Amino acid sequence: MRSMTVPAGYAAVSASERRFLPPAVAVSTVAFALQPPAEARIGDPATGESRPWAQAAAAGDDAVTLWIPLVRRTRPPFADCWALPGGPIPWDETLVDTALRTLRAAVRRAPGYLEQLYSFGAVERSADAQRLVTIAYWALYGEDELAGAAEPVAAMADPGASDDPHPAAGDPGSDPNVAWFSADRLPPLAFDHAEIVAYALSRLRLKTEYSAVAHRFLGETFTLAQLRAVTEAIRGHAVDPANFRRQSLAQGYLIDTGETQTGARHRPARLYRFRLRTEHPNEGIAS
Amino acid sequence: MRSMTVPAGYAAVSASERRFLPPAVAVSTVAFALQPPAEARIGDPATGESRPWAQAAAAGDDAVTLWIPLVRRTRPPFADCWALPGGPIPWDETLVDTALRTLRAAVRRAPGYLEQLYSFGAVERSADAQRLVTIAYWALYGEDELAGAAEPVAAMADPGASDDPHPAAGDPGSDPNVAWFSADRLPPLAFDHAEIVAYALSRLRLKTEYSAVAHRFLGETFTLAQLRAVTEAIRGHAVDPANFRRQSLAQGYLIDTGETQTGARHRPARLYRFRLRTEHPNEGIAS
DNA sequence: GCAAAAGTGTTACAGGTACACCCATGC
DNA sequence: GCATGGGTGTACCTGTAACACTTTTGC
Repeated sequence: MRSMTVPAGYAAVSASERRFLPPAVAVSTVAFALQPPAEARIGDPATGESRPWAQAAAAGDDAVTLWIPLVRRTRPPFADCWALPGGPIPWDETLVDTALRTLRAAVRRAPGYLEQLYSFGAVERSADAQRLVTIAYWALYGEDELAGAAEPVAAMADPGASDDPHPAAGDPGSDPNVAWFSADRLPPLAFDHAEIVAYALSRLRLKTEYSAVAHRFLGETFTLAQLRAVTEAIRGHAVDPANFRRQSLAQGYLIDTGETQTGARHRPARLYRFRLRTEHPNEGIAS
Repeated sequence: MRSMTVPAGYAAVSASERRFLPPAVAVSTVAFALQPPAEARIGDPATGESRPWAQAAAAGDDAVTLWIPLVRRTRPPFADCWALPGGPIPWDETLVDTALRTLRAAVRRAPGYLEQLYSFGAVERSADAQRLVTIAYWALYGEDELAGAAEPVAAMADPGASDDPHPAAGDPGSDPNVAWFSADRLPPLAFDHAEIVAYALSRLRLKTEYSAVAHRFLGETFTLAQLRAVTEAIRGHAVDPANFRRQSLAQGYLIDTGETQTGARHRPARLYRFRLRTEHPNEGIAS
């Protein structure tokens, strides 16, 4: 069992001359999902250890907490510390493509949504090391994105945290350096990634207030009860089913598929599909 | 008269090996004001020429359009092109401090508000040159900020656009390389700064919908008519005075100073002061 | 007095909330 | 039948838009 030491931080880097290098730029992504994928490992926030998740509930659809994938760093600074998926920006790749590539390398799936969050570049982040500017993104994984098999590792770019690439080791599905954590029970994070996660969480909640993002956690078709459960999980309080129905339908973004969901011991619920619409410029995955 | 040539762009840079350097990071700021400062130069969007602004209306308070300060680049790429105030990030300076310093170097005043906007890093920005990532800020100058005398140039950092510093020349108040332009009549801009300005404008309008930023264009005390005029200028449509009064006062952010504004040929208007409140984290000038 | 803008009152409407009630299914 | 959640109807509350009206100044 790997012991979880105090983060080594920048003090471990004996390269004070790095202070005079230009700032390094990296992309980091906070990804949210209602459930880790089937083959994923889950992390223990106390020990920092990760183990495979023997998924018990197969059809259970209890949307309760949010999960976030993290990557364990293998090099200083912050070696052995968990960090957000990300990495440096190659010269021929857009910011959003870097976020996508590094996220896919860690989760081995493409997210259902991706949007720029904020850029962090405080000075204290880099007391002794090279200055690091982090452009943070946030992403969502829906049921559909997590349902299929994981992508092969192949010649994929490394999921290494932030600015410190390392070769991805291990066979698909059991990389001990990638694990999912419950959003409210995270281990100590490298750099200022804890601050980034907190900011992403507040933005996610804010966004569900005036925008329609809850559906992205679900599959292509869903019942209004499922959509409401997701909304309640994010907002943190109960929502009146009757009013939620009317307001959701009045928005015009939900399309009745005509199909219904059977099997439950009550009246079958109608299945809806979300209507594709053009996103705001500089937002969404097509940024 | 300096002729306005087609932007030289990156083609003028014969350094294709720059492609393999790490991305450069710069901060650029879109600053808004209702009026250029008294000693400022105004720019002609057609010729690119700037000339001192003999301010005619002294007490005129007609809030009609928004003004933006720009800096003329003196070096390639985009030499002779106008660009947003900004510059590279020193290793010991936070992002917001870099934005503040470069903005003060150009406007020679501190803004009344400053907030991060978005980070731009598309690949096509840097076809032949070094990759450039721009972290954009937007700022507001109120009456008070622009009222006093300009700060001395001193040992101030250079206002040079984006990633290409150059020594600031000229005496205070007549630097021909800094000029204010009307926000809807801008000259061709360097890099993708036109896109950044457009995004900043849309965010400014959006922000006045659900937030209180209009007051930052004004001095410490103001009448409701002034605040309404600013709101109308930003929103682009008329607002009912009676309803605006009630809604503004109901917010609880306005404090009646007890004083009134005399001199106009109608009933004197009460003067209000804006109530200081804690801003959202990662927003505002104290980011 | 007259014009102009400050400031108040009132009504109508739209959207959200709360909650009573009916409907359709599994057991 | 009965429990359970899907789905509908409706009264109430609140914030906003529209606009008539009064008040107070300068000329």
